[in-house]
Amino acid sequence: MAQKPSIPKGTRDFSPVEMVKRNYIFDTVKSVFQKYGYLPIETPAMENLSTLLGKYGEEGDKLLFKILNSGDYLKKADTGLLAEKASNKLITQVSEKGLRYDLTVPFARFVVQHQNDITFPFKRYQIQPVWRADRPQKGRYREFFQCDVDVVGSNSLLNEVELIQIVDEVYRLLNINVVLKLNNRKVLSGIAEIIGAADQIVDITVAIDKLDKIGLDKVNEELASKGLSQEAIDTIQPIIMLSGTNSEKIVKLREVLAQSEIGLKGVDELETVLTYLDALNLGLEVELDLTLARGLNYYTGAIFEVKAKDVEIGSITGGGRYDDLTSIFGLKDVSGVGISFGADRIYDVMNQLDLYPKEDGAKTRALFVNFGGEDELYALRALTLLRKAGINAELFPDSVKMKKQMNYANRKEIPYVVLSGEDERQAGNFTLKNMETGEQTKVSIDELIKVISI
RNA sequence: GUGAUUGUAGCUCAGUUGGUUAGAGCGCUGGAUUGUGGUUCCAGAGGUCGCCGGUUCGAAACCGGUCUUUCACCCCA
Repeated sequence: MAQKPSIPKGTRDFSPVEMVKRNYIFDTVKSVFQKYGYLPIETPAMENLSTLLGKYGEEGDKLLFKILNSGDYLKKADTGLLAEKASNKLITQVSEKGLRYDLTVPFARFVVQHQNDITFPFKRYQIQPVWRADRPQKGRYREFFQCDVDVVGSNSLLNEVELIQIVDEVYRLLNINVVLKLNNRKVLSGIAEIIGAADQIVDITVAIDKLDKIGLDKVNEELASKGLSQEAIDTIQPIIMLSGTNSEKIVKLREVLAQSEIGLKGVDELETVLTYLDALNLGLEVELDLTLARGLNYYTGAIFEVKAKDVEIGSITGGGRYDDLTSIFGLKDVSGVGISFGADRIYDVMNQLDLYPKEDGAKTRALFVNFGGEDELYALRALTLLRKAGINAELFPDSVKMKKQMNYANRKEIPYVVLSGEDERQAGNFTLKNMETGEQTKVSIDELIKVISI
């Protein structure tokens, strides 16, 4: 036998059964997005490398899939760099396109490019695959779908609140128990400011995040080893130990950040969003979490992350506010907020918990057995009428043994089989077989439609 | 990028210290049953043991490389 074909690492095929499930997720998400006034757009799978590079930090650049230029792509490459095997420097000479890494940056590019046709605030959603050259592992693929909702051109915190409402509604419809973690980049900046270590905010959040695992002393040790002064560590003790309800946390934060203008601004924003959410009585659990930093370096305000409570899989939704993303492409003062639902992780969670509804409208309701000859046309006419009545039905394409045709119906879990051979054709009726009970009756075309459509 | 791990029939997996012709279950094809599926019984097809190279009289098994799977770190959806 020939060598079996395969697909690239970290990619997957989806069977019909899987696609029905995936479409259920996409349809649910889409319906909620539209309910809140968001409209769809699509952008190309590939973008110019200049659009992509530098937007996701150093790590992100490494994870970009680059596309080789067409034709003799080495022709223009610098021979010196080739000899040195300096891959990083060569890239811009042999590649000018890359696969999109997320949907937010292409969206920012879209907004800038079409700014004259867009009415602000611009609310759009986008459901498309993205690609990352990561090492695959649990819940991590090299090709996966994101479902993004963003609004640009509005500074209002109502947008943050609305996005959280969307999160609440989507996961309620999908029946997944989640907790939404909320933070604000300004608060993190404020913390860094009061201890005079603006560039160490990542080290600090990473250390604080370990509190549960290694305890307070070890956390402080780690902070010291990162070069923080004892004074700085003392200053942020209340933040490391931050606990209690969200409003208690707000009070403490405000005390600690009293000297930081930007920090206080962040606290105000958090408080406003939380107050609105309280008033809305969402079912969603919202938790203020200072350790939530998120790697993408374009966030400037609110940061969100959603985790499933019943499955260990990392975050299934994430996002935040970005004030300057469009200015990178030349359009100033257009702030945006957005979140991204990770369809593939949601799919994994739903599979593990078996949360799919039992009834699905995609399945075939009835199969006509093919008897060949004139009977074929007799069946085809009836089949057409069933379809006109909105019933999913099919006629077996080959006039093969009935055993095989019945087996096909069985495997596809088709609930009704219609026998329309010579006897039925002469009599002008149909034999309807219920595959579950095995019961068989002779019926007219009208009765056929009536029974099957129930 | 670092460290592990996996690959044998369409699928799920056995395969002894390296030894003749590599097995099972499910699935598939045919028959028992020429217009009746799921159950049963009988028969059959299907494998360069991921790929390349090495060690050996002899390799599915040992060694090296490579691709792939899964997982942790990093990072993230």
